[in-house]
Amino acid sequence: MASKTSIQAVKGTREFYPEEMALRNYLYAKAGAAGQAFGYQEWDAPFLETIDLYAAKSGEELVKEQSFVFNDRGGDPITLRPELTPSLARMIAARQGQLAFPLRWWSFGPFWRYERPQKGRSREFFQWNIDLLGVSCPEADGELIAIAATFLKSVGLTPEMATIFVNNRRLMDAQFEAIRISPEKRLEVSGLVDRRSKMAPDAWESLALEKGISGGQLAGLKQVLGNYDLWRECEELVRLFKALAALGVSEYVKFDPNIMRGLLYYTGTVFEAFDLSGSVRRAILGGGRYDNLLGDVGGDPLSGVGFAMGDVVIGIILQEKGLLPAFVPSPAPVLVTVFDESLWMNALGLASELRAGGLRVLSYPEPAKLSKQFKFADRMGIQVVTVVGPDEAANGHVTVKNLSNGTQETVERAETFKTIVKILESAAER
RNA sequence: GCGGGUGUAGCUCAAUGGCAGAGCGCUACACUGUGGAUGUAGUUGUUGUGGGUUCGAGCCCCAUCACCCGCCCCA
Repeated sequence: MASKTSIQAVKGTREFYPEEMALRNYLYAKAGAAGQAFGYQEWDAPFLETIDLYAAKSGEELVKEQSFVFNDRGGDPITLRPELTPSLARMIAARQGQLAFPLRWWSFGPFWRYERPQKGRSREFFQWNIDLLGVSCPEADGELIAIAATFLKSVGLTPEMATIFVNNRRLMDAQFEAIRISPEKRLEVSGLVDRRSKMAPDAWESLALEKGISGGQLAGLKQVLGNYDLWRECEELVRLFKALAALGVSEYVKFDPNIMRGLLYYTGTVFEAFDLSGSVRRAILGGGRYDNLLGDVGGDPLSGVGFAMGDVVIGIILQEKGLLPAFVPSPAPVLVTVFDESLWMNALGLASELRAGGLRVLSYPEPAKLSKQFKFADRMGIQVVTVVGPDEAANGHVTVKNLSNGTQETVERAETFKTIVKILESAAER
């Protein structure tokens, strides 16, 4: 479509009109609440970093292909952060001796990745990151999964709608070894496992054979990937599921040997949440346990567990399921109308009196026909409208109308505040 | 980087190569001191952009841009 302006928004960015902003703030609030319920502290890192920070640790593609890099005016290369973990590692290493471990930190902010925008993926997105650092037991993994489940529940997603699938890298390594897949081949096999759910079974099997997996190994692999009781052979997972039961979130969590996760740094528990009932096939959130967080930034070994959730996928899912609260643009519950030019200052004064009492009050910015002002109030989701016309002004009165039921009363000006509060309270009760 | 699809009114979408339309919205009025309902009237276009074919192009062809869907990767 021809746009009115010739300047378009940058590809892959989203514009946040008040409705979208309300959704973003809603996700921020729910993510924050889930972490805070478990005693996590909010933190953040710079949005601009040097490319060197990522060169060491992150996946190759993420740095070389998917980062926004540019030179600043001094000629130094700057990267818009594509992920948070390297910044976390640097900040921890810098104060490793002073921080009180275990550390529980959460963050919610913007990230940039230069990739093709599509459903659930944009180039500029917001991501919730949450980590527990300095302990390495499976019960700690359980805490993070419980936080994820708490969040899913708090936004109205039931276990039927959203499930957290869990696996363990060490368990899978042992299984791969048992079917004689060499250590050098395991990365490739992990990728193969990742793709299995996206492919037709036949196509996947021929791809596996192409990649040099023997027929016997393929049979063994299929057996492993189909064994949903495999977790019983892994002490870490047995303990994890015991902890999840104690934390009361078992219904949200399932073992699945097909969950691998591409990132190299995961060493133990890995997990991903999916909505199996909707149209989005992407993970809502994903995370796991990593060792040696600080290895590349020069700190002492530190183990941690954490996960990340982007705002795009969860936003689509909540929208599709009608789980978003009514994000009506209601900037204030009260509108003070301006009857005509001679009563304009009267209206400004009334609005000011009501604000002094603590009400959020919008006053119509200029005199206009009352029907226009009422229509505006209706469209803005305003609950109460006041009118001071010549009659009210002459008697020191104010007419207060309740837009939700259409009733109105005329009261002494001094009683206006109380009358409005009563209407708002009775509306809140329902 | 690769493959597929779509661009028509503010929005959602119609229109055999032959006068560019509907619904919703918006504005006005009914209702000169009152929104949401209803009725009446009115309003809305460089058919993404640039070329080509044709007597004639929204429709066919080429290019280009934007967006969408998938692959890769991943939140």
